[in-house]
Amino acid sequence: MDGSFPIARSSLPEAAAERLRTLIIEGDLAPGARLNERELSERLGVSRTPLREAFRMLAADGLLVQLPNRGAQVVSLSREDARHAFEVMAALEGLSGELAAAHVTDADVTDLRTLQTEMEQAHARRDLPNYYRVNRAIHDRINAIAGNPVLTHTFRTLNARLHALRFRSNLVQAKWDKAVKEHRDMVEALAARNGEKLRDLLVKHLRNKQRAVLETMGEQ
Amino acid sequence: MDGSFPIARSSLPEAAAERLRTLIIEGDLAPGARLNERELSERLGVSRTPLREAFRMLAADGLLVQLPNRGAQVVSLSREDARHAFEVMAALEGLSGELAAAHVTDADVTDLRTLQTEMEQAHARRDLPNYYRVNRAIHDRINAIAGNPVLTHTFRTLNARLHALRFRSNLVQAKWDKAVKEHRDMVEALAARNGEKLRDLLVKHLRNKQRAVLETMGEQ
DNA sequence: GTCTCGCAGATTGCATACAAAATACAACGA
DNA sequence: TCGTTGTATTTTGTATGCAATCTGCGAGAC
Repeated sequence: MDGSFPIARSSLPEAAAERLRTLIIEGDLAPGARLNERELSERLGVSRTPLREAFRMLAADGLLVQLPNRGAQVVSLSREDARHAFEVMAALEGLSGELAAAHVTDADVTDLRTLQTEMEQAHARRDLPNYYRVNRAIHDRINAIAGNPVLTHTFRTLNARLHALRFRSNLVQAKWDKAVKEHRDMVEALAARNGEKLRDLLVKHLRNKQRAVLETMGEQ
Repeated sequence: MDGSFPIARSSLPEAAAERLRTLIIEGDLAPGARLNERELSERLGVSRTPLREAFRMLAADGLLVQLPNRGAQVVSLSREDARHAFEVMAALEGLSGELAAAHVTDADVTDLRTLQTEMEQAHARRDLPNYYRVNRAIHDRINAIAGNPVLTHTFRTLNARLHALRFRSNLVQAKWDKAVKEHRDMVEALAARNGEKLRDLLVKHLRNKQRAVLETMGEQ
């Protein structure tokens, strides 16, 4: 125990940013949409000052772009932008795999196997929401095992930016089956402490995701 | 020509952030220092509102930390933090090398060879300032050739954070000689379009830098 | 002597008012 | 009719004032 009880009283700008982040990712604020400060501040129930600080935070995350004297607008990612983000994320996933294999404990493996079972059950039931939930839990867990907060933060930020694309990956059955299989391989590579293997699996996994996303983006 | 003349009027918050960034990296604002809003706003000649927006930007870059009701303070990186940042940067440098090798043109190679010559001359003259300048130019150039703005931005941000450490790499002659040699190898790997080789060289190069920086950081 | 509590001063947080800039629109002229 | 220019309106940008919170210090209790 460390004896500290940090009450996470988030400030108003942080709360506003969190709310806006959700609105953007859920698509309530569409890509390219201009954000009117007065209107938004009324809708969120905060004044313009904290709202503007929230804008700065989201702009740093790449969810908004701010033009001088012309306010903020929701970022509108081109196909190229998405590709660039995926390229970087693939490199980060690879690192994550190597580090995770180096740091993983037996307890971690046990937990991951449990999650893997849950995932396969969700897959068998064709329970998409739970599949996504567990899927994310597994990836988060691997990232946590890697034990590099800078890596985790960077990855999360890029991921959030891509989610702003609001792609609904058209989960064809074949792809789904394949993804589940890939996850099983990951957990086993981790159990075997095979960093190289895990790296490759994660990079390949992400590349599949990239392909799926870019497909839904169409041409542009 | 595109006929546009975009006057890059940066806003007051941006200008303030830029100024603060310099003050932090140059060490005028020491790690851990608390930033008094009123005092700083007077020194910078702006009011507290744009200053606070600048704080948000720098906090997003990891140069400041903001505590609710307790203002901002210059980040104070632990040895661990630095190690984490370097780990991520190494992965990004590796990616940068692979991409650069895939995209490099003959003109790029010519330019890089020129820079390499400049660097070796600065090295021969023991002209440290110019050595650093050209060194940086070479790395920037490779990064630019990689052609991934997300990568460039992410790398730059992490790099700035490390610069806040204000390490003065104790450039021993042997290490300096080695670094120059490594650069020559990089340019040649790039000329040969050997992505794998360039990746390894860049990762190793960065690892050397990491070692040097962590040495100057002492124990903690 | 040390610890705790409470108060005064200082500092941050937020809202609002005013200034500056951009946008929309109408009137004018080619 | 189309383009341009001037003006009204909207919107963003910045400064400032007040409220909330924190910090430092001294008085009192043990």
